[in-house]
Amino acid sequence: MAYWLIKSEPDVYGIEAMRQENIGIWDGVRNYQARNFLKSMKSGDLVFFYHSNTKPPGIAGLVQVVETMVVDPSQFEVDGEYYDPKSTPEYPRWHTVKVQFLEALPELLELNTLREQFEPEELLLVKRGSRLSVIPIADNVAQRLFKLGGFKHSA
DNA sequence: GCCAACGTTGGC
DNA sequence: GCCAACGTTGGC
Repeated sequence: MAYWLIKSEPDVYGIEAMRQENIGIWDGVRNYQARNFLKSMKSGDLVFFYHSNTKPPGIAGLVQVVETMVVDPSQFEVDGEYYDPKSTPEYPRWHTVKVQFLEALPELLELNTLREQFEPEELLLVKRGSRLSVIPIADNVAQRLFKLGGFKHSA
């Protein structure tokens, strides 16, 4: 099993929206590096849910991959924000995953705390200027995050 | 609101 | 294939 971190703006789709939906499709990723990480996710992988572009930013909860290699439907929505004219149903360019809500942290694990605890080499998230929205997390870093955040889940 | 860090686009 | 211009992300 692998660990990941995904970023979302809470004003658009936050951990509470995730809780309400229970299972959500992670659509709208239009960056090839992020997509390639999405494509390599496996069912059962645990994913830290990060709130970006908010004050303060930080890890807000935990979700789990329940379905992989899902064709992102938003690439076919002509009037939608994520329409990709180069995609066809036969040759979709964008695959993603479905994730299930596991838990929301009572207290945000803030980015400035993460900066204190991790080197950029350990956790790409704390590297200045890091814009990647899907990030792999090493096992030992995941364990430390579980502890730091006081997650109920751990593995 | 600023701006650093990148990713993408498009002319050549 | 290069690279300048442009657009976006996202912390501060």
